[in-house]
Amino acid sequence: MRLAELSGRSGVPTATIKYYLREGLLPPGERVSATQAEYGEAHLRRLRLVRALIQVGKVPVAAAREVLAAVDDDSLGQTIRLGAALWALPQGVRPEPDDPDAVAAAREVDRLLADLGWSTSREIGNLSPAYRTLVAALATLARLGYPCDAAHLAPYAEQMGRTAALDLDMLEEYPTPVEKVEAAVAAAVLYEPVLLSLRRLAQEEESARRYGL
Amino acid sequence: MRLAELSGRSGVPTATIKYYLREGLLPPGERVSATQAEYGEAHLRRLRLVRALIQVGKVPVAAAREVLAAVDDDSLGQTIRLGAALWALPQGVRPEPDDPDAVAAAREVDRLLADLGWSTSREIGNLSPAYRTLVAALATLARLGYPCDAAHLAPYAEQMGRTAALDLDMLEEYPTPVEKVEAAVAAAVLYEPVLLSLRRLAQEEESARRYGL
DNA sequence: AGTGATGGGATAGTGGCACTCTCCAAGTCA
DNA sequence: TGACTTGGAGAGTGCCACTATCCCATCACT
Repeated sequence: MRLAELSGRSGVPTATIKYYLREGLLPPGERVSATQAEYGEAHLRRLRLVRALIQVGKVPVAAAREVLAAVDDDSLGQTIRLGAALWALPQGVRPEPDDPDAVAAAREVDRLLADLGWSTSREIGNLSPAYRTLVAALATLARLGYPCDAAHLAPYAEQMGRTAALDLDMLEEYPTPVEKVEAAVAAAVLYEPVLLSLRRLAQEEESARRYGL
Repeated sequence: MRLAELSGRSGVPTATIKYYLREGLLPPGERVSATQAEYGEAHLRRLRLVRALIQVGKVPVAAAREVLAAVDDDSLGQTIRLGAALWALPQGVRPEPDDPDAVAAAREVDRLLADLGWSTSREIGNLSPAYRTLVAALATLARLGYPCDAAHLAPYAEQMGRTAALDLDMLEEYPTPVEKVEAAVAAAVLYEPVLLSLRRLAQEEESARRYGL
């Protein structure tokens, strides 16, 4: 498959594919002569993943490159590889370390994790982007006048725990490591809009049920 | 309070506040002379909401203006006002109407809503941004080779239904209409990173529990 | 062999967006 | 009075994801 056909089959303009090649988001095709390269189904698949990351997931190009590097890195163990791919995904805003709201939020998060018995998160949590994003979001909420304590978050966290179990059940259906990691990335990025849409639909439904149209 | 103090108390540069004033995200201060204006606590509060929308929620300025207009519009009924505010929030990518993947995804979503008995969503769903976002996300997943049928989505939807119930319970604590709408906007925008962070933490926890570190 | 089309590489340019800089006239405070 | 501040307005900045252009080796076809 030549670049033009790759473009035709994926719907991505050739100029954009060249850009992705330059940025290292897409591995170069197999050189068949000095000025021509051949692309395969793997390129098409990867290209669609790139598009999903960038357009649906709004992942910046630089972060997408890191994610894909982790996906491709055979030298990593499966867990590390998956973690590396997910940790490279951007996560909202970073908190300022010495912001008092952030300190209070961090304490509340720690208490929440302790209450839930999520020991893993307590050990490695401070390194996880998800932990920091959570702290930053809670600090912002507090600053806006919507304080959230651990007790208030606990039911949400328990529900997300059940969701995570569903996520991992689904991952187990994919046999090979690469497929698992790719599926994990797709799930992390593409299931987020799905979940959030479902939440909004559920809110509309519940609101109509309680208060009528 | 003068502009400089508003800036100092909010941490937002004066130039940026001027920009928000120009863009209509912040109502003008009370003119105290030809070249001076007085700002109150309401301005500070609104400014923080604007920042939260734009920085945490990544809401484009134009969309934020619409959201805030709905929040301020006393002439709307409460339900409509809340809906207007939430519907103005951006929701990922729009699907192309005649994309076969999107058509199939829409059918699957309709079946899901029917299975769940979410009649409201089925009636007004096609208009709701959440509905269209869901269809677009599912179409993208299908194109990537991760098809999701209604049966697969149902448990997620049920969990989001419980989450929505929690959301609305929380909203009921706010007595006045304006507070309710503001809280709803804050919840829609700021709880999303909270939920997603909790999901990632839960995934890490569950993964460690199943497979070890 | 000749010739127009195509493919791939490199570079510079575009457009959108969220600010941010600069200037100015009109006020304020010591 | 004179230095400083304030609010308004327009132009400029920086970032980022593309995209348009150019070049020329190679390919397909005659």
